[in-house]
Amino acid sequence: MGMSTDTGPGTSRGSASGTRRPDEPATGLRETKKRETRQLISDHATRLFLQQGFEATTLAEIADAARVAKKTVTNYFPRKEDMALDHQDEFVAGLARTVSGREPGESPFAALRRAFLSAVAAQDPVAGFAGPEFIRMIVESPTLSACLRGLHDQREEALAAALAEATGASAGDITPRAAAALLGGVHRVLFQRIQELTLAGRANPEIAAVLEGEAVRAFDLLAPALADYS
Amino acid sequence: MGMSTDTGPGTSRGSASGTRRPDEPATGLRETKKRETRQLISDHATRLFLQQGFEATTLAEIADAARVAKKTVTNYFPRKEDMALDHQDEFVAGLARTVSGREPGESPFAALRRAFLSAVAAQDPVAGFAGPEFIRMIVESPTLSACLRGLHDQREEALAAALAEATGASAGDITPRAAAALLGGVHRVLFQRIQELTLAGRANPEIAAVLEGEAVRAFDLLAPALADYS
DNA sequence: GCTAAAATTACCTCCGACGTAATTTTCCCC
DNA sequence: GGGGAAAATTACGTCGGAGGTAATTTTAGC
Repeated sequence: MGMSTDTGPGTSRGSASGTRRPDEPATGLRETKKRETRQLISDHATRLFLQQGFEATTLAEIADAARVAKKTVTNYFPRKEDMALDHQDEFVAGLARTVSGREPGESPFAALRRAFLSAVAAQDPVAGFAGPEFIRMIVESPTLSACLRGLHDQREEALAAALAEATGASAGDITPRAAAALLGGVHRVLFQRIQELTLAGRANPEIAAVLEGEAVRAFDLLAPALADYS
Repeated sequence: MGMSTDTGPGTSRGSASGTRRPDEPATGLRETKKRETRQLISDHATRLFLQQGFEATTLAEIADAARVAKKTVTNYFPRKEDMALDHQDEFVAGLARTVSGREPGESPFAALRRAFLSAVAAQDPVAGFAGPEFIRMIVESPTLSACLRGLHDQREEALAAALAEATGASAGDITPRAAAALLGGVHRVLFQRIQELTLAGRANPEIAAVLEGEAVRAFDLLAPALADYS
């Protein structure tokens, strides 16, 4: 998950001749090497984390493995956690984007249910699918577990904003936030369930089969409350 | 919130003659001084946290203020956060206890709604009522915010266990966990709402009045899903 | 090429977390 | 009420992550 926000040390270009729009692909040599360095560090970090655990791996080890200075590591990744959890932005924005981009006439509830079921069918990492070692790395590290909780929280917050916009709720209305907590909560419980089954040694197709049924039950539980919410 | 679990360094008694049951009030001089030292540290820590912020306060400052060694501080409070968030156990166990101890014939949903409304009426700190400085201390500290998220998570987990026991759900059933996420989510959103209004400068009675209405709306939203769940 | 900006680097401090051994305080039993 | 055991407190040390600074190297644009 995540991290599309941070592109590394110093994203701005020279101020004298601003010929480049900030959202261009950035095809210069400097940007290329920046991406390479970032990927190099991330790869070595991930490998070490999976091999010997997140907490047991030090920044110095990562820097040595990637053959860069320790400071370069912390320049690209201000926090150690950012090297382990990738695609954070995608994860956080996912539910909100599902609501914002839903078919006309479709309720947020229906859109989110459909999105989760197809994510399960596709064994999408954003839904919780990952290798057992990766999940073990997270659950065995208090730091990473706390970070993941924070991501679930941000995701719910973004969903609340999308729901408020979709339903035209007034500023102080608590309903979008409550609805986001309910919908986000179901997604989170199912996410955790996928991780739990992965840790239990089940293979992804089997997990997808189990989750399909459990997801239907969980969303059915919530349906009487939110099916008509829009 | 919390911290009833950790009574300080070394709770066990002499092994030669175990004449005392471990759950006795512990009225000896040693236990008294232990409680006093613990309270002394906690008081100075809380004062410093509120004065200059959580992150800006160091363990050395706290130790100096309490006139004890730095190691004594970390003996009583393994993590810095534990000095700031009190009554953790009470907070975590609250919802589960409400379900376990509900009136016969009352649904978990009704019991939890009733409990929250009376907590609001009583301006209970466990529901989110606290001084603005205390709440500011939390929201301005990433460490404390993450810790509070973790407490909400533990609370939901305990609630899921209580719901599974109350409804006699089978071991692998996802329903209690989903229901706990929904009920815990509503409680959490309302908790955050109380904090938000407190930060906005509203007085507690005014907050209680606002929350009463919002809580009814939030629980009403959830009612069609869970009113009959038991 | 030359110049300015950005990236990388080698040090640095600070603080929380943790461990260990020595010292003092308290307790229990004789 | 004194002696020995246990526990609490203490001083001291290490380690790792976070963060800052100035110097050096690399790249981009003229």
